[in-house]
Amino acid sequence: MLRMGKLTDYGIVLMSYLAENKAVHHNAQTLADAVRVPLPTVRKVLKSLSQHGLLNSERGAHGGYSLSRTAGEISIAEVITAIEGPIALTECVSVESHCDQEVHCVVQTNWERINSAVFHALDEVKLSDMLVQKTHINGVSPIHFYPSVNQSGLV
Amino acid sequence: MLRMGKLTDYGIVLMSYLAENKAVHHNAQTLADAVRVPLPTVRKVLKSLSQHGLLNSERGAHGGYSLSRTAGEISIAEVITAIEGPIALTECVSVESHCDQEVHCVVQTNWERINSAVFHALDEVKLSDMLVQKTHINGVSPIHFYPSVNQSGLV
DNA sequence: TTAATTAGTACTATAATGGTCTCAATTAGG
DNA sequence: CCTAATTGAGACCATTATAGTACTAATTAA
Repeated sequence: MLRMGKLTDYGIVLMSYLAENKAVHHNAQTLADAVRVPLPTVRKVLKSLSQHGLLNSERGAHGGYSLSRTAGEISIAEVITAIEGPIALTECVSVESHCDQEVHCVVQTNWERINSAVFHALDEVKLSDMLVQKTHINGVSPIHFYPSVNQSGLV
Repeated sequence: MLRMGKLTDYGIVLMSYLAENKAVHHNAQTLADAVRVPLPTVRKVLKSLSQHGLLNSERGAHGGYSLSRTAGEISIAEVITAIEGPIALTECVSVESHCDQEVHCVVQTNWERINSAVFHALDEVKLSDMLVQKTHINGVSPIHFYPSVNQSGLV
């Protein structure tokens, strides 16, 4: 199966959480509690997300994070790219390919086709799509629905 | 980036090769030479492919492999599934999910949406699409165009 | 019966990932 | 101006997953 890292999963869960509570700033500690992932790990993910412009961050006391755009303007492809790097299924298509046989490889051009298909599929799914149908069940508050927190990532 | 294993890459290259030379049987040794991947590794890949019905295999002397269907009837999604297992980006969507918070997780339903988008994208690309524009360059025989053989798989 | 070939299984080394830690930079507030 | 709170950056290690290999059994043609 196609693998996606755990960190990327955390990233999407975090982004989803921020999309729901977009009013205020959230610091790393708060987010870690909400999402039930260890603080240092959450920090790492948040760092990637803000470095790639998906989150606004404010340092210092009372600092924290917030979405840089609306949930409808952020695609899953962007989140994945922020954490895992450019979407490419094989090394030979990526920017830093060092495949020996690159010059001879004609399959390469067709790989790009596959990658672009996958990218577009992921780019059409927006963060806002991850929030629909989020209802309270049996009176349990929504915070209990986070995170998805997978054992191992797959694609 | 989304990771795909090297073996899966080999698999697609092998399938492409067989699609081009569909007339005869090819044994593992021949394929290993053509694709320039170590024999034991090629064996492993071929085994997966035939186990999942993408290849017909014949044992014994003069045995070998051939495509079970035409190149237009085999999708990239099938090849990936044969080698990596069912296409799923996260564990929680896969069959054997053991995520503790599965019951509470609402994001899950939306993950399925993402996975299905990716799956359909990959399912629309057929093996035959990997063969187009395969031309001899400077008189070099086509065998030199194999394989793509990536250093490390990505998605 | 022998040689050729695939099927199955198990093992090992390497690489990638997840997760953690420490220190520097920034900012609000007293 | 000093302190506390908070993000930014980078290094580090342990665990895991993958790739790759090897060995044995099963099958078939000659």
